[in-house]
Amino acid sequence: MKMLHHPDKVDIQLSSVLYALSDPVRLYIVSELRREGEQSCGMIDVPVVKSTLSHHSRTLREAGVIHVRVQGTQRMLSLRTADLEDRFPGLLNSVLDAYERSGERIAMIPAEE
Amino acid sequence: MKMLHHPDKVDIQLSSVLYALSDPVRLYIVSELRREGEQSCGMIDVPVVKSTLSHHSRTLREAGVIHVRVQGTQRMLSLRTADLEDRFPGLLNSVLDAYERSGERIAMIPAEE
DNA sequence: TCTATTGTTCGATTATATTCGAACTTTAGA
DNA sequence: TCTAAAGTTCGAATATAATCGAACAATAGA
Repeated sequence: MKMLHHPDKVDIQLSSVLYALSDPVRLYIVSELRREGEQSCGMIDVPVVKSTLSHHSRTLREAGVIHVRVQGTQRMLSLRTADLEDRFPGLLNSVLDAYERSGERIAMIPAEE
Repeated sequence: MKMLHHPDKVDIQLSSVLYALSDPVRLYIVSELRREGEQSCGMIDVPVVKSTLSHHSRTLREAGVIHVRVQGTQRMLSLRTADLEDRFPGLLNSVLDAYERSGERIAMIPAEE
């Protein structure tokens, strides 16, 4: 089974986290994870094909924003809430609160998959 | 005199702000502006040449993070603290607090200018 | 008016990102 | 053992960004 790399908490870089959160699709994914808790890739409704979603998931994981757990054929994604709160107190919540209040949304043009 | 465009407060996009803040050089500039208040480009000591600094300044301005005021031959940069606080409460401070506490720094290799 | 200062713009180069579709891998379950 | 489901990886196309140096513009001050 493939080993998924997650950075140690102390190695999480602020600029990488901000970069990971600066994409509308990834911001949406992260906000869904906060609202709904752990989700598989397939449960997240984004207007991109599977391979693109996989890429975004990897970007978030490598930046230290999410944790990915393998369960059968699924990958369960969850926010690294505690690690992020510990390293950058208040950051994630202020970003996601801002996101939800701002009404900024991804263009939900369905991907013809 | 050149007209500098600043987005209206309500048009400031979260993803653009996060993107603007995701570059180490720009993060440094912004943290200096919070520490020292309004600064001209020349007062900000970053390891890039003038034209590159000008580019970063423009990125921050167009994202709505900073305001640029023309004073003689200088451009005075300042944070749009109130606008950002109004639109994304807590965000800027949590980012900059995180930056200062994390010890993340730009590589200060002096630009051979 | 001339010159130095301060910064912008432009063009080129190099590096990264985003996205898709196709092929592949892994696992669950019939 | 086969097949379907769920993702990943790869290759290619396109787009965006970061950086520099050179040329330019605007202003202050001698």
